[in-house]
Amino acid sequence: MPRAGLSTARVVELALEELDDGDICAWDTLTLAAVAARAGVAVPSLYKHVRGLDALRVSVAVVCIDQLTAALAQVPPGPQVVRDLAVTTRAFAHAHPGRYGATQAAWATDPAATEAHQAAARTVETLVAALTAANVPQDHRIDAVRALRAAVHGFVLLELSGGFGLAEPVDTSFDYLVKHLLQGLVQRADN
Amino acid sequence: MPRAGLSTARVVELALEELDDGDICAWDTLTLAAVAARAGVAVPSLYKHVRGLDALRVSVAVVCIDQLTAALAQVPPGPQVVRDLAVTTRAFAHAHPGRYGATQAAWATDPAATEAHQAAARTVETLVAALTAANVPQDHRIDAVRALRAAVHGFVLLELSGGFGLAEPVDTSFDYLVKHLLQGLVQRADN
DNA sequence: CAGTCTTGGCTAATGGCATTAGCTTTGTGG
DNA sequence: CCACAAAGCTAATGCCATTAGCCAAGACTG
Repeated sequence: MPRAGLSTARVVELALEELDDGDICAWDTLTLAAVAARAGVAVPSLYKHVRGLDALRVSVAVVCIDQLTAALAQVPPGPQVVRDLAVTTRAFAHAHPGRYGATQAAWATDPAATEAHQAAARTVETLVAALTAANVPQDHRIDAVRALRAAVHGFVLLELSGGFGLAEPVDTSFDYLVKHLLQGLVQRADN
Repeated sequence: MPRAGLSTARVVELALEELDDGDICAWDTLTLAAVAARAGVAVPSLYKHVRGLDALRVSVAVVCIDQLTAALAQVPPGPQVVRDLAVTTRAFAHAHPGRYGATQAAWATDPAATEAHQAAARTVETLVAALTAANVPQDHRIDAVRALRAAVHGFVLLELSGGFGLAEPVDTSFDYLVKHLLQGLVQRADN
C-alpha cells in the first residue's frame, strides 16, 4: 500500500477544504472521518499527525483567525477605516463562511486552546491599532473594539445562519448598522 | 418496573433543566442520553414522546424563544424602550445562558424547524412594535431591528463565550455600544 | 548493497451517541 | 375480568473518536 504522504500541515489543509465546503457552522460539525476520507486514509492514521479532533479544530481555527487578521491588516488607514474594517470582515465571512465560523467558534470557552486565544488577541490588536489611527479616544478604545466586533459578528452570524427573515435587502441593513454605529463611535466618542 | 410517567411536555421540561445546567452552547451539546438519565429511563423510551433529538431541540428552542419574547414584551414603552430592550435581552442571557443560546441556535438553518422560525418571527414583531413606538421611521424599521438584534446578540455571544479578553469591565462596554448605537437609530434615524 | 529502525500507514477493539425494531408489562376502559 | 393501547424495555445497527498494537515503506548507516 503506497503512502499517502500526509503531514500535520497537510491534514490541517484538508480540514480547511472540508470547512470551505460547509457553511458557517462547519467548524462544529468538522469530523475526523471526513478529513480521513479526503486524505484517502483510515481514520486512526490521522492520529500520527494530529493529537485528536479538538487539537485539529484549534489548529484550523488559528489558520482562519490569522487569515482574517491579515485581511483586516490590509485595510488602509483614513477616515473610512472603521467602516472598511466592518465591510472587510463581512466580506471575509461571505467569501469563506466556514472559515469565518472557525474564527468565532467554541474554542473560546476552552482554556486549553491557547494558540487560538493568542491568534484572536492579534486580531484585536489590529483593530485597536486601526481605531487608534481613527482618533477614537484612548479610554474608550476597548469599548469601541468590542462594540465593533459585537455589531459586525452579530450581524454576520444572524445573516449567514438564516436569522433574518428573507424579505428586506440585507446589504442596506448592514450599511445602516455600520453607519449609525460609527456616528456614535467616531464622531461622538467623547463621552 | 414502575412507569416514569413521562409525557412530551415533561421530556421538554427535562431538556430545559439540562440546558439550564449548561452554558450558552448547551443547546448544541444537548443529548438524548442526558435527558434520559434525568428522567431515569432508557434512551429509546424517549422516542415514545419525542420524534428524535432534532425534534426535541426544536421544541426546546420554541419554549426559550417564547420566554425571551415574553420578557421583551414586558418592557414598558417610553424614550428608553430601545435601551431597555437591549438590557432585557442581555439580562435574559445572563440569567439563562443555555436558554438564550437556544433562541439563536442552529435551528435557523433548518427549514424544517418551522415552529422555531414562527416563534422567532413573534420576537421580531415585538421588537418592531417597540421601535415603532419609539418613533423609528417606518422605512428603516427593519434595518433598525436587525441592527439592534445584531449588536446585542453579537455582544452577548462574545461576552458569554469568552470572546472578550478578561481585562476591562464588560458592563461599561455594553452601555457604550447601546448608547452609541441608539444615538444613530433613534435620534438620527432620518437617513 | 544489506541491514536496521523510524515512521506512517493499517486493523481491531472500546465506548459514546442516535435511531429502529420488536418484545413485555402496565394499567385503563369496556 | 379481559383486551388492548401506551409506555417502558432490550437488542441491534451505524456513525463517530480514540487507543493499542501490528506491519510495511523507506531512509539512514555501516
